[in-house]
Amino acid sequence: MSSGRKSRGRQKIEMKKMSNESNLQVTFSKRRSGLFKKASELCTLCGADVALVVFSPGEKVFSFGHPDVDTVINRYLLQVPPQNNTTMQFIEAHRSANLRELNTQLTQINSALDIEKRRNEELTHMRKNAEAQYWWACPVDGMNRAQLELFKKALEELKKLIAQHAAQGVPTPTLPFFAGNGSSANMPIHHQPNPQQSQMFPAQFFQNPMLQPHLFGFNNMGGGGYGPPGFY
Amino acid sequence: MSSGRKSRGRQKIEMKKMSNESNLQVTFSKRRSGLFKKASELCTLCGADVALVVFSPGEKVFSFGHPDVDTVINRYLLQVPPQNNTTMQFIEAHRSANLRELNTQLTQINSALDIEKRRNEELTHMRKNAEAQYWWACPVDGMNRAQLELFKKALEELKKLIAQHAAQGVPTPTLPFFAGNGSSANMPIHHQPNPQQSQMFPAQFFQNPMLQPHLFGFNNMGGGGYGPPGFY
DNA sequence: AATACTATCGTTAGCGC
DNA sequence: TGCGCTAACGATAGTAT
Repeated sequence: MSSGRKSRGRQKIEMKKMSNESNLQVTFSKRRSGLFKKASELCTLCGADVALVVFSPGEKVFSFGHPDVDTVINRYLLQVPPQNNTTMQFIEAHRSANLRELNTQLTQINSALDIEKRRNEELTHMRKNAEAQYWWACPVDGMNRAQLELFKKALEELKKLIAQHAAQGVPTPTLPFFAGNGSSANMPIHHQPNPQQSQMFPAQFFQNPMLQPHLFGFNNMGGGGYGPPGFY
Repeated sequence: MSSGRKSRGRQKIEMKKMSNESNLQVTFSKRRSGLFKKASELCTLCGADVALVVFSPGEKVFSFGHPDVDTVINRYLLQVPPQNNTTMQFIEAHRSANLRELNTQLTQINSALDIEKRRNEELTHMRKNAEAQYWWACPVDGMNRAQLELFKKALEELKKLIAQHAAQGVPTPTLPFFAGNGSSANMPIHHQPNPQQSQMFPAQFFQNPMLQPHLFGFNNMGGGGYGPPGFY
């Protein structure tokens, strides 16, 4: 009951990065939770599968997924891009997250690493050797300026080609959605009926907002289950 | 111009899976676009990084990401500060066999493996190249019969060429840079000596070749790192 | 399926604690 | 950080095109 109004209420804000740091933090919190809520509502209302990962400006991670983040991400990775081998393996590991499996893989990978390292040493050694032995074969000043220029251009050309090739990892997608991004629609693959949709989720949501920066890829609150606050 | 109200406006809806299929489709569309908008706003307002993947009930995929989906997903999956002492961590992992720990180790080792593999490829490539180009520079008594034969032919070839050049009164040889291939699209890196061709030696032989191992330290080719999408 | 309209509902900016 | 408040703002269910 003080004199003036308590607040001017919500005011419109410009759509650009907020300058005030502390304000930004608050807004981030609110909007993040709103975003997660909307995501979960989309799941329950429409039976959609969703994965949502957010990195705060402070590099904390927040995630939401239905049925769970990893499942959805896997589905996405399987049908969207040609992925890196090791990454795929890692993702596989994630999917089948199981202690024994992981341990086995760890062992295998570690020995592979060892072998690679040894081979690397060998190669490095050989290279050094070769350099030492054939230093005379490449007089430094051998090339004239024009030749050096040519060679440089050639290398740049090569680089471009490689870069192009690498950039082609994004094949069909691209209905530009909002600035700087793409959205993609792809053909259906076999449908795996979702297990329980948690009707309880929305209710729990408010009591247990997904505010816990989670540490890892397992789990997460998909399908209604998520770790207790302050789990870590 | 009709008689009654045009609409009762928005009404509250129950938070459960919508029964009416066509209604569900419409709602999915609207809410999805709203969700994506919110996500993008979170990015622009707060500078957050976001990955959002949605599978429609019809199994279509829609995604949004800032900077892009793969980057964020990878960060999510590999969310570990890259450490170096993999062996130590491996031992540590074994000692405290624990799912989370192991997964962390897996992640780190996987990235390490990746890096090692790439370096390996590089080195192997360099080695092959060096060998291919400078096999003739090996000590003669280290060659087998075939190599000696080749070497002999090579020397004869060289002699001829030198004689030619001398006859032409060319003091400083100025052969076309990528002589022997004719195509400048073929990088010297890919050059492989072919005894069947008249060009016995790499063109660079006359041009003071830059030893391949040095190529990689040559110049600053555009600087910026590139990589296949979602590589690290 | 996408677009337009609009009454209503839900979200949130700005404050204070 | 999070929580409560309020009023303004934005999203959207229902409807029609």
